[in-house]
Amino acid sequence: MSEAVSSPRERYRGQVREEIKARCWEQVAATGASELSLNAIARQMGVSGPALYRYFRNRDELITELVLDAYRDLSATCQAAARPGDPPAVRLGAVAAALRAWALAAPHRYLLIYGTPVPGYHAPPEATALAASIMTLLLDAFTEADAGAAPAGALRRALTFWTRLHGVLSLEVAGHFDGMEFDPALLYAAETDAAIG
Amino acid sequence: MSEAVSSPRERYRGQVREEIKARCWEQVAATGASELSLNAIARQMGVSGPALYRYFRNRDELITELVLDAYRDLSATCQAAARPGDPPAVRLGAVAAALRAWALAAPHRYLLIYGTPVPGYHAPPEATALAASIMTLLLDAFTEADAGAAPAGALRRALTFWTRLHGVLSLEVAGHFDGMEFDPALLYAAETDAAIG
DNA sequence: TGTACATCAGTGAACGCGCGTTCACTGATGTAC
DNA sequence: TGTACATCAGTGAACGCGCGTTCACTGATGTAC
Repeated sequence: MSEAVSSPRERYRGQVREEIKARCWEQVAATGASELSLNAIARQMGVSGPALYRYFRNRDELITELVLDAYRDLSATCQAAARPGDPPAVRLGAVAAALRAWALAAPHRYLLIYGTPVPGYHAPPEATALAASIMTLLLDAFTEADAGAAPAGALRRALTFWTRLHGVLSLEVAGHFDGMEFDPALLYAAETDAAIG
Repeated sequence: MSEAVSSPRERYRGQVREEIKARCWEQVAATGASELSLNAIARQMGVSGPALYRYFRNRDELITELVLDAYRDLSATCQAAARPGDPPAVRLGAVAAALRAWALAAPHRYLLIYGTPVPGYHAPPEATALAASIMTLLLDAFTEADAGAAPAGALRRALTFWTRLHGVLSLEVAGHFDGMEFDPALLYAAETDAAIG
């Protein structure tokens, strides 16, 4: 703790770490997380493979970092959408819209979190905590909306909100609506409204 | 067409093909489809790697076969659940229950179809047709239930039915409810009832 | 029923490939006096 | 301001590994006469 908060070297390290992660997201976007290859990333950065080991202990740690970044970003996005002054229904609508935008902006990022688990990989506790923080956000809104009702009701409604949005989003993002003649945005909006009640 | 429907050799081929696929399902259950390795399958069968090429042109064809089998099985399961004599609401309830049982019996089989797409793999037309046949099953039930209403309404309700069930199932199967204190079966049942309306 | 022949399942060696990871190194960057 | 030293980012060679796939083969199974 006696050293500077951010020496030049540390700043440099931070930048390189960020660039590595940025390249990873490109690769994840192209092929999904289970195909993530350190050597491919290094190649793309014009650097030798072993160089990456200066910045991440191994492949698992890199993936963990990506997962955490995704959770942090999603959590922050949702928190920002739910503005404290707004009534609960408005907040929930805003969160739903923000969630969809976030998912469509980077489908594989969404799938990295909520899709098929990466084989052999287990999310760290912080990821679970971040997921819980989003759930709490929903729970608070429904609790406020249902003032007086049973708390179990708010939990049920928050869960339902989540599963319904995810149901539409995950199928859309995975391409299961392709070729079907309807607009997923409308279905999503309808489900959002229904879940808010 | 002048040869026997099933010569001894053909019967044998069929059996081996089935055994290969059975082993594949074991591996898929253990690690997911993107990790499927021909050599590992061969090893597990006590046979050399190249031997499998007698039965499948390559890895892609094997995966296609697995995907098709999964679709066929799910489609047949749903058709069987929806007994023609029953009123539409009963048929839909039965389909929902059958779907959940089918998914939980082999989570990775469900995810192979409805989860994150396998990178670089594209489902064949027959798979799409089978998926459509399940959709038709739902559509028919809702059309019958909504006799007189707008047909667009039935489509909307069928889609909603599907996305809501998938929302609960996919999160459950991927382990996203782990550690949360509630029973996914109850949530699923509630969503089924709500979607049948 | 026996023999000659064709089919074809499975083998083992080999191919090129890319992977994650380690290691001893070199050269540039930053630090202390 | 200049020098001596420590830190550390990045290199290139090497490791062992498993993968999908091809190929020429051998030996068993089935077919035709």
